[in-house]
Amino acid sequence: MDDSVDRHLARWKGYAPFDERTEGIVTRMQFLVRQLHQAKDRALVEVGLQQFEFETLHWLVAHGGRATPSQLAGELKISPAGITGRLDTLEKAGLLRRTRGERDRRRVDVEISDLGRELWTGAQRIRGEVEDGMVGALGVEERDALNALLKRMLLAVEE
Amino acid sequence: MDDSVDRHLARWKGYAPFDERTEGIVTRMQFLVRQLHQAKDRALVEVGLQQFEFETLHWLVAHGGRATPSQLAGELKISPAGITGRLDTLEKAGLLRRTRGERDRRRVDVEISDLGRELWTGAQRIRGEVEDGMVGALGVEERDALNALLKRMLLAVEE
DNA sequence: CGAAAGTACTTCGCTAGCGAATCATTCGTC
DNA sequence: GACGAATGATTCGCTAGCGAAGTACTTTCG
Repeated sequence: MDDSVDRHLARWKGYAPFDERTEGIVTRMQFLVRQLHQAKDRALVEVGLQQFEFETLHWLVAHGGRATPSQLAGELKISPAGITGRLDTLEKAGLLRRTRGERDRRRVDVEISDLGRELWTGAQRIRGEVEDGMVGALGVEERDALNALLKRMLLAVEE
Repeated sequence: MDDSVDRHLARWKGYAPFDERTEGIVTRMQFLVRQLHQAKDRALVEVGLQQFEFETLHWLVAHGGRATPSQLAGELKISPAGITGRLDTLEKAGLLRRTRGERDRRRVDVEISDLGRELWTGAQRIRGEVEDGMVGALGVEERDALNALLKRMLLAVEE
């Protein structure tokens, strides 16, 4: 049984020299991540959140509900400018609050609101289902094997 | 040895219930794809191409150097509007030509130019190196195993 | 044959994010 | 204690892409 990447690779044969194994891995990961994004986007419409809004709230909850913009930028791997933009829209939507730091007035304190936490909770369930649908194709020991392989690559890249 | 995702998961424990295996797989794939994008972007600067320009040329070459906008939109999974925008900039840069179809004048024929093919060739080499750097962390049989696991998930998602 | 439906692409208005520059504040050093 | 460097966040101008509407052409069918 062929997947879309097999078909892609088959069409490629002869046109250019490349390692089919490598190309398969890379392309499949790209497709899966893209599928995940799209499926989650669709699912999140139900709770009225967008992917990037959820992602921000998610990390905020992971930090106990509060953090600084730089922390978020670092962990979400987006630019400082990008964070300001995100926080602007999230704050306008009432999902979080921003307050100037007392001790160090350069700092800004970002805190999730009750509404934000509520929507996050609903979204978390839905997103979990989407991820399960994808990973559910594998048995438990296969998931461990996959995780180990991915981790090896990630460690290599992160030095 | 922990990677960034291990650290992420550890911090999460207790804050919300989720499957660590699933989250690990999903997050690692996302990180790897992101790393790949960034590394390729950096590498492509050398030949003066951007990620999206290369991607378009790449598929064009895979189709024998010519295709229609709709074909490209379908295969690259971007919107019709997005394709028009891409082709605009690529055409302006002299990397391809667009000509109205003779027989069916609704159609547009997209054809890669000599310059486009030349730049693609240079870029292909560099991108291959980046991918190898990531996948090179694994042995040959491990790559096969990884491909098999990813394919299973992709097939499940693609129905 | 001619109107209606379908197809292929483009235009338009909008959004999230980036990099570089800027502003405000704090730290370090003499 | 004052001045220059460093730090944290924001503003600005720009880019790629999206969805919806529009345009130009072709096919279908009464």
